[in-house]
Amino acid sequence: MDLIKELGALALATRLKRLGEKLQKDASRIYGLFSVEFEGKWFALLYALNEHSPMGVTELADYLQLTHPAINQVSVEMEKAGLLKSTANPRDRRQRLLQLSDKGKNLCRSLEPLWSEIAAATEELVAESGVDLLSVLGKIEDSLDNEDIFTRVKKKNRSLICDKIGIIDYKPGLKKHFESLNREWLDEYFDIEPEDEKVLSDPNRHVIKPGGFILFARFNGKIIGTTAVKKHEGDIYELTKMGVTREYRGCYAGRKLTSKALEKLREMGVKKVVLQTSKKLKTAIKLYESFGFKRDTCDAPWAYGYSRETITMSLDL
Amino acid sequence: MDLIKELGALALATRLKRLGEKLQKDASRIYGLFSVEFEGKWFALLYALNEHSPMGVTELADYLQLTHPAINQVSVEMEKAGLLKSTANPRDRRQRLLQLSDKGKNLCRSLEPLWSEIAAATEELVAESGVDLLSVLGKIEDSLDNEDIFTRVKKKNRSLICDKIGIIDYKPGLKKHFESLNREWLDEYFDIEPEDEKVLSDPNRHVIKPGGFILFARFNGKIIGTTAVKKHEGDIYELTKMGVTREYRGCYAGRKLTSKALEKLREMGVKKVVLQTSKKLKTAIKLYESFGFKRDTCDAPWAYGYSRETITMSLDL
DNA sequence: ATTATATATGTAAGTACTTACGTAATAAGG
DNA sequence: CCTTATTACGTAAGTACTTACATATATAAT
Repeated sequence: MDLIKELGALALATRLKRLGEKLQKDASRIYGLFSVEFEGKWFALLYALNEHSPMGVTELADYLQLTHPAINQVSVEMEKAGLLKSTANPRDRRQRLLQLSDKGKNLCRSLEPLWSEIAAATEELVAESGVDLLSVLGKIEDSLDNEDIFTRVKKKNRSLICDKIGIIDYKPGLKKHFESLNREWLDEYFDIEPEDEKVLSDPNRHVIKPGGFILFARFNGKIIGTTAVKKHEGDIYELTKMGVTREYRGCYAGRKLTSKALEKLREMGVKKVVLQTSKKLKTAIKLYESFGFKRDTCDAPWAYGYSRETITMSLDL
Repeated sequence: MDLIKELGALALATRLKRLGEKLQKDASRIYGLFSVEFEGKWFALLYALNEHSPMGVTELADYLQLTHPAINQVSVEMEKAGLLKSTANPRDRRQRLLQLSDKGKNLCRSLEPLWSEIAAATEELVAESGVDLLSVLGKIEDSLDNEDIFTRVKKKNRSLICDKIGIIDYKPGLKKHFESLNREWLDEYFDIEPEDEKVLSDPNRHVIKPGGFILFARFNGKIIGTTAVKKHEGDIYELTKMGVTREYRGCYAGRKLTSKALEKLREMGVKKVVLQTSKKLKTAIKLYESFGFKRDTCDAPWAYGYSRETITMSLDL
């Protein structure tokens, strides 16, 4: 009769939401039963401010695991209802400090017995299932924090995804992908420096024309990763600007890109590849090491002097 | 750190919703990972139509436990996306029969492996908690169907609520309450007949002026119930038109109203009360019996000939 | 002291639904 | 057969949030 129940684990999400909504609706009906003028969505904010006040909007958003616009909207409503008042923080005039008004405190006091009743009835309900749902929920939340469903599914299918990743050459139409893929990891770990900006804004001029090349990883028609090989003076070839978009990291796209780049270099008769990376990029370093790259002990005169701390590696082909 | 977690049973609803939303978001990301153009909210409809087709909008709404506007909106979207087509039912031209298009069926086929993966990963996640969450959820849903939180809290506090219910006399301003309270149960169990309409539209003329009275039950300033006593020819007094609004049923408001009515009749020196009710109204009959009312075996010439089947009762004061 | 960057907040619009209400077609009752 | 429900569906607006974006202030870096 009820498809969502029949679907089991596949529709767990819908079922959890549905149950949660039912419980919230019941709570609202209980407020109505006792003629307390109170909306369910005010609960978290009222409770939080009753415990700990004053608090800023963002601070509350963090505490209540909501977005700051949510807090902003609810706080405006509650202020209109006379339940709280906000004052600018004199030490930081950006901040709006929220605290309960007397009316808000009184409301809290009249709600407390209802909250006890709701909590007690909920505990009773849960107890009927014979399982400590709260702790089960806690465990699931922790497991999910540790590794969410997306990551689990990706991990299980990484080889399958990898098999379907194709490596293609640079075309002018792909310039924007070269730029955005690299900006993604640069923004994540470093500041973008003029040298980065130069290469990203005109890869044809700064990579391909001097005798290098650029590769892209494509999956299901989507460009998901890239890498470049730059030619320096003295026939030095540098592996650089490798990036894989976040959602596809861990699917061996970087490995496939590097492998193809090295293959191309071998075909070109190149005998040695160098690269510059950073200690921060641990997965990258591991990847390079797996291809046989070793950290340079001697000087690397080809290396660009980025502000970010770098290490250089090289591999004899 | 996280207030919602700290609050335990009181914030169970929020937590369940939050977890459900997280799982749904992950599912969407997985569709994106495999470049399937599919929105999470389409899932239920697509799945249902793949299993069983064609189906009407309302039929699907029942099956998926959603409202029919939800199905309507999603179906319009999915039709735009070419995933389903709708045809008017030739036997009932109100009905729009939905079925998957070839594109929809193909999409289903390409989604099936993803659904397996999602289900497997979810099962794995749940298994880590060491508890069969699905069956726990089922039990909780059943418990809730049996008696929801609202009813539990109301039951626990019925005496407390009852103590605060006051009985007040008719005032012209309360006419609309007399009408709506009675319409509530009449609509629920019967058709409203001309006799009902007459009394409800002008209680002053048809109840009070002939020598009867009307009482109201008030809780926290809200009118939650009513009853009337009509005087018939030959000093016959009839208890009638008793109704308590749904949310407050089970809090002894009817008992209090009846008790007060009988008390007033005794004060008036009345020796016998009669009433007319229906087999359908089991709680009402029980209530009357608890006051000593007995089913009439002989004729009740005062009784109005409602179309609905009635039984008459009487009590010697 | 400037300039750049980050932070705290506000605002608009979107999302996945819901409730409330309106309309056309069918079924039921007289 | 005609009137009156009832049913199936559609539409509009509301809800409890979210994301995306704008703005003012504060802090850090030069």
